[in-house]
Amino acid sequence: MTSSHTPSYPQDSIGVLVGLVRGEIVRKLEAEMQAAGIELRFTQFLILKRLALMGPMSASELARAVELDGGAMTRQLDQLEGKGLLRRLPHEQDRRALRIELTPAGDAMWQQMTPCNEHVLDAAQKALNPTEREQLRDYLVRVLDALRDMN
Amino acid sequence: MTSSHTPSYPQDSIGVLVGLVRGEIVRKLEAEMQAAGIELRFTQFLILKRLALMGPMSASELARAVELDGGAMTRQLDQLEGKGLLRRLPHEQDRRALRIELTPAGDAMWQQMTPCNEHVLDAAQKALNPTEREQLRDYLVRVLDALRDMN
DNA sequence: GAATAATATTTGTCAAGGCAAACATGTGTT
DNA sequence: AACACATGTTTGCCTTGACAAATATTATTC
Repeated sequence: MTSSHTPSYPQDSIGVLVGLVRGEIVRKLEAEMQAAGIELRFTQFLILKRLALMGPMSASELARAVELDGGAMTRQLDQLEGKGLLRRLPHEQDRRALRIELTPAGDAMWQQMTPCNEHVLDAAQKALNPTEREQLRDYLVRVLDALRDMN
Repeated sequence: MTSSHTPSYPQDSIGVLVGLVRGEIVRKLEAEMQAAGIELRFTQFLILKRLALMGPMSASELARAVELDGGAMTRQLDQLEGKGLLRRLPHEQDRRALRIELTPAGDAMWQQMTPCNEHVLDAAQKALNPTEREQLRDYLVRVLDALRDMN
């Protein structure tokens, strides 16, 4: 073959770059968790993180928050409930909905995952100083808003 | 429920932001293509783009370029070959490998897709001036390198 | 130069996610 | 109140992609 590894992105679009960064973050975070003895996929990490940081919410709110299909969310909740990490309770104001909340075991799991999350994010931003980190966040938010405004 | 849409990311990590941007790019590009009468998924777009810009290459080179599993690549090539967009030819130097190349129909398809691609990328960067676009690219490359160096 | 290891492609199997249908409940209109 | 319509959850179906095994060929080692 011509070359050996992945030295690409000399003139890749930001679309490609964003995809590569996203993929690398997912892989590294899953590797960190596995190394810590945590058997969870990236999606499940996102769900637990959301619940830990934002508190109980309905399944559909959770699905929108992590950009997951409603059906897929049902199955993820099945798994996480099966592992004892969260509970499905009836929603007080809406009898259609559920109140998804972390169990103590789920809280403890989040405590274990926190260092993995921070480790990956710190590594990702290692080559950026605080000003640059803030700029990157700002640019990403502006790109996201621009895309969502696209019609 | 509490709020209505997707006004999130006030304090989301760059990991979450990158994921949101990536998802939005995929959705918008697929919508653009569909509106142009092109029945292709994002992955197939990436494969054709790669072949159009970099010329013929082996299936495994292609798989590495678009970060796709080898088995998945085989099936994508089946589909794209079935649509007459590319050909599998024997590789001159390596009898294990294939030489994947676009057909004239594949070239024509790329010509049709180009405006979709540019439209989405322009929209994404609409709120960034040229200097900021260059900075964003630079930051993303540095983040990607930092993640890959992580051990 | 034979044996061993590495790589390219294909196929089978499985998990995950999107879409649509079904059903329950909530919201709004008249 | 009755109606239509929207939303929340679940389930079935299908596609996609990762992983592993099988086979063919190339590269490396002794």
